[in-house]
Amino acid sequence: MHRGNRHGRSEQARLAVLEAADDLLVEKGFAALTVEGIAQRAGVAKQTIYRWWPSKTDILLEAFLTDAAEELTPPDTGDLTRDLVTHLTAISRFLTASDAGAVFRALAAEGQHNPRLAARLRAEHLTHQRARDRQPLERAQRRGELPAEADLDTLADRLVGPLYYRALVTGQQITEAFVAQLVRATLAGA
Amino acid sequence: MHRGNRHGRSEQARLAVLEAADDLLVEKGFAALTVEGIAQRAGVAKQTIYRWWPSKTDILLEAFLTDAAEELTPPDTGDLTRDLVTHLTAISRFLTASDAGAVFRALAAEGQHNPRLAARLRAEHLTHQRARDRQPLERAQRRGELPAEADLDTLADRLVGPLYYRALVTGQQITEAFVAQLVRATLAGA
Amino acid sequence: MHRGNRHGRSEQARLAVLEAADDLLVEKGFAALTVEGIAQRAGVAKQTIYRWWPSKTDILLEAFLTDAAEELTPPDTGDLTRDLVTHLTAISRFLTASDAGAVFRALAAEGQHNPRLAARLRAEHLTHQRARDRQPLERAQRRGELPAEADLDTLADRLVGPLYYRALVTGQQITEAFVAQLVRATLAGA
Amino acid sequence: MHRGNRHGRSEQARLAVLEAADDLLVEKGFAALTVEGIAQRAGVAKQTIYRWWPSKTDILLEAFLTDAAEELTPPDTGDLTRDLVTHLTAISRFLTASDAGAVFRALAAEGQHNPRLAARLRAEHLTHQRARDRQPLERAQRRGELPAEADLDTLADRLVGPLYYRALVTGQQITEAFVAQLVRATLAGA
DNA sequence: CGTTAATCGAGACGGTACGTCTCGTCTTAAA
DNA sequence: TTTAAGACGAGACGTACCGTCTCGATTAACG
Repeated sequence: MHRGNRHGRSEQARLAVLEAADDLLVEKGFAALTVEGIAQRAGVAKQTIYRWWPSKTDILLEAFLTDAAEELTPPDTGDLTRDLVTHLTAISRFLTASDAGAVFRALAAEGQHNPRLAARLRAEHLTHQRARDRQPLERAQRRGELPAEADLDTLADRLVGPLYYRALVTGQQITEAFVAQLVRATLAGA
Repeated sequence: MHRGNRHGRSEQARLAVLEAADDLLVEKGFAALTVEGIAQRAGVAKQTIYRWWPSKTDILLEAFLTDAAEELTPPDTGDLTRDLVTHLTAISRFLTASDAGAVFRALAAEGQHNPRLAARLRAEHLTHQRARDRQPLERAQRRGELPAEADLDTLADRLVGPLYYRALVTGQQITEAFVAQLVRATLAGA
Repeated sequence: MHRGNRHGRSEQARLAVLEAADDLLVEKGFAALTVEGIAQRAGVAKQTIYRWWPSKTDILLEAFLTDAAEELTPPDTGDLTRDLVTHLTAISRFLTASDAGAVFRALAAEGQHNPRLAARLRAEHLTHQRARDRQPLERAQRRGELPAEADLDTLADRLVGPLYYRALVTGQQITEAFVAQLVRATLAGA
Repeated sequence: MHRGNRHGRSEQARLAVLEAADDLLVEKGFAALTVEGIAQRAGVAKQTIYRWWPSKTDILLEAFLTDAAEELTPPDTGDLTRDLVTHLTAISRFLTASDAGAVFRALAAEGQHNPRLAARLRAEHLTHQRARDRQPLERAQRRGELPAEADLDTLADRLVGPLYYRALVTGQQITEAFVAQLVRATLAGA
């Protein structure tokens, strides 16, 4: 087990910090998330945090990327509609009902005030997530279910955009019926 | 004109605070927006601010509602597609390129951490805006251009959701082509 | 009673700080005297301390000057030898056995590292104390007990210097016999 | 030349530390004298310092004892007055104008807060220095210039005490005239 | 002549206190 | 009664050093 020394940072401290940040965000909310609080909860010195992370949002981002790296991968049953409904439902649950989603919302919110964070969130998460969101569409296009000239990027945005809008902006519930209608109508207009 | 005296609050002070908050947000960003800074810029005592507003986000919300109350009303040319393209383009410009949009993004971001603010933003702005967003669809439905059984709420979310998603989450540009395709395909799938 | 407001600082807070600093120095020693500790003991915010005192030594100096302003005034019995013995004995007790003397020793020590503090200690205490130390000599000179041409400054230094030397440097005890011999021999060599 | 190995400490590192401590004290003052700074300046690891010295004042004390061991030995011309004037002048220069004196003042100051350091300073320096201060007096006593019953300890304190008092406490200049008068009057009152 | 044990430079660690910043509360005198 | 002014208690900020620790490299007496 590593401890702090010349050969690198303490993995133990790193994980304790990430977990503490995650827990505190979920328990107390973003406003109560302080570097001092994270340090205390993680049993770590403040300086250790500042040595490795520029700010508390960078901690959150790393925690989010570590935890949520493999989530939200769409299924592949061969049935485009079913795969999309399943995937969009998973995205909705993630955004509105999961701890990781709470961290994501906090990061997206801070990204409005912090372009550097927004850029990292895009480069290290959203790009990959958008690629995953396209997967069912690409497979359908290859199967001939979608026309070859369909603009999959736009299509993907039309599918997930309304979910993020409801989850992050209006706060409306995302019902099964809404998702079903969204998928059906969007594919009808592809 | 009222000044600080026994006859009630100073309208002059109120406007100075709202304008100072607005200006500081646009100039320095949300992180640099402090009650002390607003008070100093407005030439007003901190206590005057605390007497009338519970927090700095309430100032911003009031400033936003005062300034932007009448913006983003869709046109009525009788041509649904044209009206929607015009309206969605206006929303995009508002979100990505206007001072009022910057305030809105800040409020939406803080709303992620602050349910009370989120509720006020929804009750005092988003509800009205969503009603405005539905207007072209309602008129078209009345004209018979949209089926009587069309779910206009869902339709509106499918139109504006992708715009908010790009503006607030992914940061992708919202091009004329994107808006045109969004309107065309969404109406096709209605 | 004053509290913090536009019309001046809080006398209550000022006195609490001075007393806390004094007490902590005597109880825990200079090394354990921290601004944070003073603030906590005094029930005062750190910022209130930094608003009014540049450093913890300035607090100590003010506490010392407030407390010890009237101490160490030599008696006037008309008997030079007796007055000097009494006065030098009082100085010795002050330096080695009093709380105020502990504060003085701490200030004198810090003055070695801090010229600004040393200058203030000289200007606001030592100058006055040296004047008091000369009083018995001046009276004796007026009475004709000391030659008119005697250099009283040098004489005073020769009387008190050995006391400070023993108290601050060598740590040797200052006995009654030492004081008596010091006074007798010094007057003999005047 | 020794280096770090099982058979003993590195003399090279020891000297580098002592010199770095000395230099930093003179250059930056006691407040800026940190173990980290000494380690960096000496090109030595912090642990190497903590392995051999309990604190930074112990480093200073060792540096002082190493450098200044043989200074301040009074001359022996056979003329008591001349020897004393020469010796007291050397002490004054040491205290007020030499690098070693700066280190001594720092150690004496810290000794006010640190009894263990004060004890070591007395045992390892002041005792020896006081013995040297007595030498001219002892020789004079043997020569019959001073009465056999003269208390040489008190006499020595009456000679050097005023110098330390001026140098460490009041900051007054120690002039040739002051030294001359001090020696003449003290011997007159012996 | 390789083994081995102590020291070395390096630097991460858990801590404490620093001096600064902003919060939201309060008290006052003037208008 | 409200205002501008500004001191107050509170507490987080990010930094500097503290003294401890672990590491791999170095070195010289011992086996």
